[in-house]
Amino acid sequence: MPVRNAEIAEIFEKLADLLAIKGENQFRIRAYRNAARTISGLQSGVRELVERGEELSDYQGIGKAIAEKIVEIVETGTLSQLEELTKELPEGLLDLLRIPELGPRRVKELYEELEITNIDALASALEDGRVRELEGFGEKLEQSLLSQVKAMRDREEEHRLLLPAAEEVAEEMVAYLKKHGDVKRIAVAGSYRRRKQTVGDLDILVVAGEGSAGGGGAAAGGIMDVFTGHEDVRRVSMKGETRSSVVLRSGVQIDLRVLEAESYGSALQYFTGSKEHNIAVRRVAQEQGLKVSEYGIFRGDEQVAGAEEEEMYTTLGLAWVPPELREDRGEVEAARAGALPELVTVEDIRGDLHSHTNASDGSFTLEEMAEAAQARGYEYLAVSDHSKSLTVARGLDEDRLARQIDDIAELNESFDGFRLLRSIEVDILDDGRLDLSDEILARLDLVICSIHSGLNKTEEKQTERIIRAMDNPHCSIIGHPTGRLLGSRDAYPVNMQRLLEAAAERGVSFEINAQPERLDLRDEDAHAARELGIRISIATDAHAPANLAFMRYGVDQARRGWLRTADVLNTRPWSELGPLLKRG
DNA sequence: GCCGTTTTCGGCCCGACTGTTTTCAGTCG
Repeated sequence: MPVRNAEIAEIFEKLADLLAIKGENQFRIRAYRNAARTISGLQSGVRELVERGEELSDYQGIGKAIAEKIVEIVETGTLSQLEELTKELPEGLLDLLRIPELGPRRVKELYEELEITNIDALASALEDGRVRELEGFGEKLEQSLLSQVKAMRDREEEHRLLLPAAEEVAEEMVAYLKKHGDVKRIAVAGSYRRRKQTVGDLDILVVAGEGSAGGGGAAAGGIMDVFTGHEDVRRVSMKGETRSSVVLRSGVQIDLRVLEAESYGSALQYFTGSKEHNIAVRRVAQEQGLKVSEYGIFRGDEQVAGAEEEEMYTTLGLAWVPPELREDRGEVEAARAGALPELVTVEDIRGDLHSHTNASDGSFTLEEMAEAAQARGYEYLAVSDHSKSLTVARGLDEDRLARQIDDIAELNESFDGFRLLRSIEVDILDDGRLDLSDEILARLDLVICSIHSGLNKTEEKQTERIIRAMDNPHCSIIGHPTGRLLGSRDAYPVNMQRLLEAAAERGVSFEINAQPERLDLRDEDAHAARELGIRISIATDAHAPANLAFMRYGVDQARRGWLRTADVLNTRPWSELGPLLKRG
């Protein structure tokens, strides 16, 4: 049973959460959280490190005790300490912790006084008015929690996967099917292939080997048996000759379709979707007296295309449409007119314009981040730590930033063909002013302005606040412009059109934050920004070297937003980029 | 539980905000 870094980190996070509810020493709890962060930021697999006999306690935040626990996890797959703890405290309490405004103390109180161990029990206790009777709880909190619980349930109904999680499941299943079945062609279609920000379920398409061609007999049955026999399958909800559907232990649904070779392209086109895109494509076919289905393009009974996806488009007089564009947002018309955009690619990216170091809430030094950026072949990396009002992240004040500027200048002397950019992710204060003085901001290569507090404002106020920030001539880029956290927090309300117009007038750029749970700007907004001529920074907001790899998720979203190479700031060499970032 | 030119105990990030209080506890970032 493979143990991934993320899983080990999750065990320590769980441990920390449960100990917090128990009321354990907060510094011990923090030690577990620090270790979790170190582990998830590591470049190489902890399992391999253990197998190679490396000293885990050499890593920051991992000492003798935690190193031993890690070895235990790698060897047994679990941590006995956590097993013991979950006997004392129900795991459902961890779900309660995810609710905003419920921390360890309140969860403990709810559990001990009202025996509440899950969200359903909390909901009924709130409705019965039992919660407000508790010490420290009141009517306001009751009302607030009621709406939080409702919002949480709304989100749960979707239970969609973030792209990295979807990728992990998809790649593993594809590798497994290839290894154990007779697979000639295989692809993952659906919203996964369109690189949508979240994925509901996975659609895998397979052309099985020789035996299945024509009859669809033994080999097709064979691959289906292989599929439904995967060790992670919890439930087989459907099993037939050409289609099966399973639910994994993780709750992810996967559909497998077995195809004839002559229908592979048409099935790939059909199951990649979106539904709306397919309707638009079929309309084009209809005009030409052709019929499009998952089995091919037909003139009467004669199949005229279907084996390859590209011919599905060219036969209809359309250019092949990149999957990211298939949302019926004008791509079919553009494909017909030969006017599809030449989309930005990961290879076009020359640097990263948003990263953190251990000066604020990152985990690594300037040198380490610079080294990682160079290893990716970048020409530059912007060092944009938090500013002073974000105290939790040890945000930089003017003096500390000035020292960092000096450190960067000194480091830059030592690089060849690479530079660290002097930057900051400065907080937009409540009234729209920036958190640092104009004097220090003027010394930077670029300034990212972001909101981290005061999320509960009206749309009007929030919009004004951000426009006010853009009024500052030092503001180069608005960071994660909507503040959404996929699956856990909605975007704060803003009038995006007004923001974009204000940005266009002022020459301010917007960020596509490539963190998989952010992907913010959203794809549609990125498209709207492009229409107004606003340049976009695709940036990872990396807090560790490994996070620099998030870039491709940002590029995926940029492509969904129709962005071309020239629409993206960081496809430019520094000589061209520098002047675009300085407005003042 | 980790860490240490303050070497083996003592410190570890903390201010703003909110609601529930009547001086403060809990949560958030």
